[in-house]
Amino acid sequence: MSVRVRFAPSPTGYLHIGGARTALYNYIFAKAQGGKCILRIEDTDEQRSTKEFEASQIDDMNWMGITYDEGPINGGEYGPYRQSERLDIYQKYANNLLNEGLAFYDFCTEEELELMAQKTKDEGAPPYTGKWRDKEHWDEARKRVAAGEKAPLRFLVPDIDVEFDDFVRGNVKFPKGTVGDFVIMRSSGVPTFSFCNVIDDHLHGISHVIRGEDHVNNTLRQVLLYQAIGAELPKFAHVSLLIGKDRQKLSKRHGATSVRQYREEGYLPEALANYLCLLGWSHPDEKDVFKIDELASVFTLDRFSKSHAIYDIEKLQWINGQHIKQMDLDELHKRCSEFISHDFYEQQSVQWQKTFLGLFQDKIHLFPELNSHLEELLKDSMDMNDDLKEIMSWETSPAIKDYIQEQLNTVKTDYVSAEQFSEWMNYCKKELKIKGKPLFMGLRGVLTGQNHGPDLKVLIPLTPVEILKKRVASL
RNA sequence: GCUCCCAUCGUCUAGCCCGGUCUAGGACAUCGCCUUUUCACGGCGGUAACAGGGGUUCGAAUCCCCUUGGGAGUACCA
Repeated sequence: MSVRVRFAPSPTGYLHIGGARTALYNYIFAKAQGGKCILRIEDTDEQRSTKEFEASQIDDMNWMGITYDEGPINGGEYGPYRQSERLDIYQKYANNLLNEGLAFYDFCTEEELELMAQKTKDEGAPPYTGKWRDKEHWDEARKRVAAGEKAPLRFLVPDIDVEFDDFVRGNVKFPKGTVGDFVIMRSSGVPTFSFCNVIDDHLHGISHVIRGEDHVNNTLRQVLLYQAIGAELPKFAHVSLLIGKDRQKLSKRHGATSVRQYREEGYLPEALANYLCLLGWSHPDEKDVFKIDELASVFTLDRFSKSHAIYDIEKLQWINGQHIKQMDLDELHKRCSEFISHDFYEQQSVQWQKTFLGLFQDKIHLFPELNSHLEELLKDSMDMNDDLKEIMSWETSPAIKDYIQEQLNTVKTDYVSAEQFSEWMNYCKKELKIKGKPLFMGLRGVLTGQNHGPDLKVLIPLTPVEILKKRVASL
């Protein structure tokens, strides 16, 4: 059987990192198995679904490098791929179930339903005990519907134990009576998630359902539904959930939870994908920096962890830094520019920009950090902090300062060349007889006001001469 | 409440299915040292875990049971 998997988001918000993670797993699994990955939009929640969220979720997935073979935009032979466009299909299946006596219209009032729910809680009674599940009331119910009354259609849950095999959880069993007759068609005529999800997975030929653990209880219902429509069960893999530092459900207060936010903060898509993939799945060679497309040959469903993973971004930042470090300069130059918010940078030559980037490439974890390094580079005044005071108190430092200031005034170009700067250093060494720490630290102090920082021989030729002059003058 | 699931360093995890090779391995974070006369990178090293209790066994992180703790679901949301 060929592998077909799907990612089925609800367009009710931005793409969540949890959703992105399951999408990622589906995508990689399809790649690894030479199968197809399908995108299906589950927009049956009329109130909350919007086209804007649909578009933004697809956009964010593409950004992360998750592509699909069939979907609402690029089509496919199993379309349509938007549930709101498949309503007649669900209706047909619902009618079949109704006619086969596997579903019934329910006219219970809200009060009655509430009472049942209460009873379930208190006494452990079966969840739905309304009279409408009994055959003798079916004719009456159908007549009322025919007469125009609205009622939800419930699936008549058979009184049997249910079990299914799961790639991460093994054999999962539910005793009979765990779920009550659940709604498959709302009184508005719109089907519910449990129902269309099953029909679509069946019709779309889905072979493996990889989704979050929060769906195991739905799977119980869905197994019953598969049996009712006479469809073969797909294979299941219920992946553990992501939780926050406080071991609570991941929410806004744990920081950024949407892919969009990471994207805007300058995280690399390959780094986010890399990190998300590692939360609950492990590389057989224990590698932790990789590109998801490299995973095709090693990705298997038996390497999922059963327990929850706490989402903690420290490692994400490290991984992001690793991916930056691995980039070649041209790519880095191209990709980071949108996160640099200084006109000065844009006004420089490509050569300058690349030198600057090369200097900081292995120091940063995130592109926006480049901005603070730029600011540091452009600072034209120096604070007399303790470090600088100490440097200036050395007897060698005033000589360096005087010499540098004098040299600076002779420079006619915008920048000191690397050669020129080397000459200055040599002069200090040979003529001023300064060497070692007093030389390097002295120069750094005089020129930058700092006692630490990147390689002076690269840094100084990157700094505009005007700024160097102002700094030295302010001493 | 009920149903289902989970439990290895602070965090992500390897090992568990097929008990001995585990004085429990890796990574992030943290600490120290080396390197770079600075910082960062890098290298080396340290601190740090099998939730608890019972079994089974010559032997258990690995198998079984209980307890405790955590999570999910329990909608005319998905």
